[in-house]
Formats: sequence, C-alpha cells, structure tokens
Amino acid sequence: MPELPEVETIRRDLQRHAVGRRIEDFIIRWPRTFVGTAAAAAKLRGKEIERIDRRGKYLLLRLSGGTTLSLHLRMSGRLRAAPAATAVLDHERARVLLDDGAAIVFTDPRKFGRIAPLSSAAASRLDASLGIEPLDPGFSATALRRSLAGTRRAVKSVLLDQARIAGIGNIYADEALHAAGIHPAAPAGALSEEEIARLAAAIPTVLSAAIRHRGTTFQMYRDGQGKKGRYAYRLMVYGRGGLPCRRCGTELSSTRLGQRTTVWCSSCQPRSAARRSQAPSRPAAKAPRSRRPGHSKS
DNA sequence: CTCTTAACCTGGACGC
DNA sequence: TGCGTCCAGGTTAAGA
Repeated sequence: MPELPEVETIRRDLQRHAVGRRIEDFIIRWPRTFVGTAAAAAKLRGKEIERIDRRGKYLLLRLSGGTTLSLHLRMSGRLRAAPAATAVLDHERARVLLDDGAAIVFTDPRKFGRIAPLSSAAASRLDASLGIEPLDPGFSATALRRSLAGTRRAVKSVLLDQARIAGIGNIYADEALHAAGIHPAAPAGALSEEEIARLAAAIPTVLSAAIRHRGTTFQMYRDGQGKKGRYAYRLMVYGRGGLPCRRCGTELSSTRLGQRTTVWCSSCQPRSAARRSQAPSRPAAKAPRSRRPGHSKS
C-alpha cells in the first residue's frame, strides 16, 4: 500500500524518535516478517540507529557497525513510534525497543511486509537493483527518458517497475500520468520528447504534493504517528473510475492494465493524439537489445 | 523480452 | 446476521 510519499512521511516521523537511539531489543512476533535467523536478530541489540534513509519504497535504518536494517511495508504494513510499554497491538509483527523507553512498532495484517538486516554489500546490491529516485536532484527529463527507453511496454507498467524508477505504485502512477496528459497504455519507449518532459515534471510534482499532505490514506495507510494522510482528497483519478474528471468533467475510464486497476481521463489523456508526430519507424526487425545503464539486477 | 497467473495473507465492502 | 465474492497501496517466481 505505501508508496514513496507514504514511506517518506514515515521516515521523517521515525527519524525524530529513532536517530541517535540504541536498539535495546528486537522482538519478532511473526517469524516470517523477519528475513534472517534469531541470531541475526539478536545481533541488532546494542547497535545505534545513525540515520534513516529511504530508497524507493524501502526504509533503511543505518546502524552502527555497517549494518542496514531494511523495512518494506508492502500492502498493509505500518510503522509507528510508541512507548515501549505499549501493549501488543493488533497484527503486530515486530517491535524495536529503543534505549530511551520508546519503541518502533511494526503492524501488518496481511503479513507481506519484510524486515531484513543487510550487510553493506547486500545494501549496495539492493540499491543497485532499484531505478532512479524521482525526488533526487539527478532526476530529469533526460534521466527519465533513459529509464523508459528500450521497451514497448505500457508506460504505466514501466512506471511501476522499481528497477527502472523507484517508489511509484499504483496510485501515483495513475496520478502522474493524468497530470502529464499521457495515456497509461502508451508504449513507454515511444513517448515524444514533449511527453517525457511533461511526465518528468509531473512525477516529482505529484509525489511532493503527496508528501506535503502526509500521504494518501485509502484504507490501511497511517503515518508514523498513526494518523491518516490527507492526499486522498486531492487525487485526480485513482479510485475515481466512473466519476467526472476533476479537470475537464469527462467521465473517467477504468480498466485493468498489467493486472492493476487503472483509471484515466480519455479526454485529458488521449490514446494517440500526442504521438502522431513521431516517425512510424517499424518495430525494427531485430534491434540489438542494448541494456540501459542503471538497471543492473544485481 | 513480455505477459499472465499464482502466491503470499487478511480485512473491508458489497450483494443476497 | 451471515455467507460468498471481489477487491486492495506490493513483490516475486514460474510458465507460456
């Protein structure tokens, strides 16, 4: 459920409570949540949380001694700060006790979320497996073009591909494409320079606005304080299939694209109008599939 | 390479 | 109220 803006909101919330604190104990309530042995979990004790980073949808606790504790919330995970004495919460899967009497509690009804201790080498591999960060200074139309190049897959599916661009999920993929006026099924590698430029502008704009509103709460998501995000009120398309477009009034279309519900405005996001000027350039019988830099899988 | 399906899981919404 | 069905913000493995 949580995408980049939600994870970033949680990161900022936890940062205040946890950075500089030492881990007194790490309690696992649901074994599969923790990727590693009990001994590996025990080794977390005594380590200091030096920094909390985010990479895509991963939260990365940088611990003293070079270990990184990675947390991924998947669909229903929540992280929140609470007094260590707080009774076990519903669906609680893990809890980190800090040396100041506070705790970070991980709850996750669907049990998809994962917490894993990573060596610095493993952390590097994780980093390398993810695509560009849409809110980093290095993000640009040029960088986005590189990320979308070399594939005819639907642009929305490519936006969801964490190895190409990190942090975007189903909500913000639809929102960004609407903001950019691009049809979700448009082949990613065939977007015009103008479309790329619009998308490169729309993505950070949408994500930043969502962060300002502390994320989108549809059902499950809560921030690091246990509160709902307010961006749901500002969504233009996600969850609004059949309702009028907030920009032009046209009834929003909804379909399944790559197994994901996809909502768009047929008027603001025309299927092909914006691509007419591109040279037809037939599918190149056997174009050498040169791998784009930055997508290395490991 | 790309697409599809199934898994992993539970809870909420909705129809009857 | 209760039951069945479908859906969900994510990711990965396997098969066509």
